[in-house]
Amino acid sequence: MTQLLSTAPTATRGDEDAVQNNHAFDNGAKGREAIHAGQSLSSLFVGSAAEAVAAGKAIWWEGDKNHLVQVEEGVVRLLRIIGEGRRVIIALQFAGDLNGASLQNDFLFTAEAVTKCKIRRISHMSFHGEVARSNALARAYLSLLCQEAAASHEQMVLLPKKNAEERPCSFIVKLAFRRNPRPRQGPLRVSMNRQDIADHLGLTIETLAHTVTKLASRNIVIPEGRHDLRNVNLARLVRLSGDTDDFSEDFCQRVNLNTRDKPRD
Amino acid sequence: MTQLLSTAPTATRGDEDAVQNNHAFDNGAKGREAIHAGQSLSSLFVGSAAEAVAAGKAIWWEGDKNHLVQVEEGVVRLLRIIGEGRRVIIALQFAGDLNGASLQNDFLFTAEAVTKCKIRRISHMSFHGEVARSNALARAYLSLLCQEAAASHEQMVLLPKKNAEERPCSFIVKLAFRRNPRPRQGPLRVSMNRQDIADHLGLTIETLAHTVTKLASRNIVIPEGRHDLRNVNLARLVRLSGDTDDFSEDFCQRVNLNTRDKPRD
DNA sequence: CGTCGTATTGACGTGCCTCAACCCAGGTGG
DNA sequence: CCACCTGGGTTGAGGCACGTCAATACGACG
Repeated sequence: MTQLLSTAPTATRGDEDAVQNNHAFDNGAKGREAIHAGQSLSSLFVGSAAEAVAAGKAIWWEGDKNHLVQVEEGVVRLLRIIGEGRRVIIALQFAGDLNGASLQNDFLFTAEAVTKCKIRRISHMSFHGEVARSNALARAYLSLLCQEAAASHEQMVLLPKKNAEERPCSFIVKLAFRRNPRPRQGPLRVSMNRQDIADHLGLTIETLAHTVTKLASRNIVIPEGRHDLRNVNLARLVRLSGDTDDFSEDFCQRVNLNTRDKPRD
Repeated sequence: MTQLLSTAPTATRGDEDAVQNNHAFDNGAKGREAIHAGQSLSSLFVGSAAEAVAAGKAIWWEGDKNHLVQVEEGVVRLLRIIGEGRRVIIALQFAGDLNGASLQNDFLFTAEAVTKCKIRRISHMSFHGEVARSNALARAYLSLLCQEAAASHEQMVLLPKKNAEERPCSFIVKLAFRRNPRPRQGPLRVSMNRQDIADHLGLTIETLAHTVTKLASRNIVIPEGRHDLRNVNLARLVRLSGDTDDFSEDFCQRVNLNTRDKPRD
């Protein structure tokens, strides 16, 4: 993750979720490679018709026959529901992301539009046909699968080991890095509602609200309406996000020296 | 997961962890396909020398240059350590499993031998060379990646949504199904220590011990020494494991009717 | 401007973690 | 062969972080 802080194309922020980016924002700007993978696989979708999906509508259901979908505009949530109303948001996807790639037969989770979306679909068969025919695509495909795996692993660290403060901080940081590999303090759009975020972070909406309020009272974020943050203090968020091993060296040293006392703001 | 209960090769239990099985026991007996994938990829490793690894020793470290490893004997844990001594066991692997497949450059996690192990390594390059040359291998490889993804997703459901009772139950069930697609009440070897299990389930060892004690007092499992369970009552464990949507129909109905009250033994 | 669904706030309860004492198995040396 | 030692495991008491519940506020629509 260190490369996130290195020099990089300072893409000025485009409109909401219109920037080209790759899989499940968990991967944020995981390097040029990732973006390249997304772009080259994108070419497979140009032939198929764009499809508009209203906010809240399902794109596919768990158990449906597998095909591939690329998100062209909007935000999509991938989720599983287990008995008794428990819901888990496996991943959130943005423009440029594609899914269905890591599945063989049926979908193991449902995909729903968080916002109004534009998507394109291609069949499992034609996808694999094309990929088999091109080395470049095969590499891109592999790269995509690897990113998904990495994202899953990060989530597996977040869920059991981060507390109710660290999780929202991680979330905001990833959201910020996703659209810009070198973000600064600045406004940030949060398209999904609290329930979606909570279900992704393994918290309740109330706990989430409590944390956000506390962050706001320390001027680390300034909420504005339900879907925007003004003046996100990323440096402090990063420190509060619990990824102590992931960042600049001096920071790591500081953290590792006073073990068990994570630095407060 | 329904197919787990259907007719299947009733592989009589071989010796500890010697049965052929595929990736990260999370996938248990995920179907013939899976096992086939593991077996055909295994052929790539026959050329390389078997390597003995003592219990507790690392097989590779997070950040090492990527290569592939197949576990031939023993149990391996894949883990990440984040600051301040927090440890997460991403997955546990058994004989036949292989790893490194979902990585492009460096390892994102460490692998350590839980028990005395025998492993074989091959280079990233030679692996991908072989896979590129054979359609069968490419399919097997893809299948493997998909299984890993599915396992990750399951873990992402377990961690935030299952409680301190359901998690150990899920764990024992998976352990039982891993070696035998149609297990009955019977003895079960648990090679790893409590800390490993706890770190995999996102619990503390104390909480884990409390749960196991409670299960024992209800005769659902009967611990025998530190590494064995006698007379595992799988039917009840399944019911307690919180995967309410995964099993036989009448059971599902029973569960869904009285919402919120999961059936007690 | 009124209505409804979403979000916030705060009081309260509880499930898991923390901490500390104890137990037990396995290894080692007398 | 037994006493001791050591490290992993268990048990139980107590605290706290997060969940639950309920009341209120907000913001997006008509």
